[in-house]
Amino acid sequence: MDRRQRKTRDSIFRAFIDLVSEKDFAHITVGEIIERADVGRATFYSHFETKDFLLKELCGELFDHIFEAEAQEMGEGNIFNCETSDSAFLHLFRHLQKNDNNILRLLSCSNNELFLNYFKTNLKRLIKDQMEMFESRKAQELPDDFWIDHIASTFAETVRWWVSGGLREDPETITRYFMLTV
Amino acid sequence: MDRRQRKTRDSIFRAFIDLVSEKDFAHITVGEIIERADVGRATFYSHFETKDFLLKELCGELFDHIFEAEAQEMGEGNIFNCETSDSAFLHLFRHLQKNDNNILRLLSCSNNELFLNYFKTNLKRLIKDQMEMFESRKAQELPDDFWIDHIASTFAETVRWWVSGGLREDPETITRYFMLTV
DNA sequence: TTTGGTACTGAACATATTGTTCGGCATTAT
DNA sequence: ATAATGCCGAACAATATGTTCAGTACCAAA
Repeated sequence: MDRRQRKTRDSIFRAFIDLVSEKDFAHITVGEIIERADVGRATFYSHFETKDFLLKELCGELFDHIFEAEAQEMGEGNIFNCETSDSAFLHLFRHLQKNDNNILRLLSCSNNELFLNYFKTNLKRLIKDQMEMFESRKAQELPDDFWIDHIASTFAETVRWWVSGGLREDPETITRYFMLTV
Repeated sequence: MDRRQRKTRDSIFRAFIDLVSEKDFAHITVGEIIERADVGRATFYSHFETKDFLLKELCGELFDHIFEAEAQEMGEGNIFNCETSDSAFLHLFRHLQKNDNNILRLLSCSNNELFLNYFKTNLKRLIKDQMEMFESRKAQELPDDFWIDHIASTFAETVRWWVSGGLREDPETITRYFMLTV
């Protein structure tokens, strides 16, 4: 990809992350984004159809990155493929704590539902592939899709709680909290 | 309150509920609302400062109504004050199923996070007042605020799952699902 | 290094949306 | 009956959106 394209795209993303951690997504204007990113109006629209698409693509890049990094750390196969059943979640919490790409700023801002929703979507896909990991007495009495949704929701909400409290707990503790709930 | 005021306010609410179940909140314009409500532009702005305030006030009225009705049905005191620990939730599910004020249209539309968030806020307040009802082995190992947040989130997410699936389960079943998770 | 293609600029543009103002009219409460 | 209040509707400035285009800077590949 042309270096110019990469640079504008990045500076738009950066400006957007800046803004979204300051104010509500709905009240951010394209004008503010391009001013802070220091790119022309036409340039913005040549990269992103609308503000909504910008959000969508940012989420895509961020979560792809997290889940891919996760897969690499865990070796080949899927991210849940490891000795103890909770370590995949522990790794995710650790990865979040490292705050790659300022993802914590997005997850702790007033628009966190936006991002946690994307997060949840990714999680559900992974959990569905690994259902046998979450079998339990409770799970057998509940419909599969309810159970999957519940696990993903609980993880996302745990993340929300964690970051909104300023990440006071270490990844091990928050993993324990999470595992106690499911 | 002046009957005229009541009528305009109601027709604005009705139009808004209509629209929000058709399209994204962010893409609804004041122009569309007043056209469908059949009121003047100035009238809208004399009632609601902005579109956001309209949403806020609608949520306030709806959830006040639900939780007040709940309190009345359950007799004096709080809504959890009854023989079996799950009956408060059962009542809430039943109340939702009755679909007063088209609340289901709001909870099942693409903007459901918006409304479920208000719902969750109300729930947390109630749960906090009734913590002794949710004591358990798990609860003792977890921080109070984490546990409260978890219960409220799980309830809200259960509602989301239920309505997005078309309310196929009856209130008793969905209550059982919910109680199994917490 | 030249060359051809691609991306960015900056400004102008039409269109859409927001939020306000006002005089005139209809409805209300008393 | 009357005084007050709410609504209408049209016009308004201010802001935001999304597009267009000619000119300029940059890049990759020969």
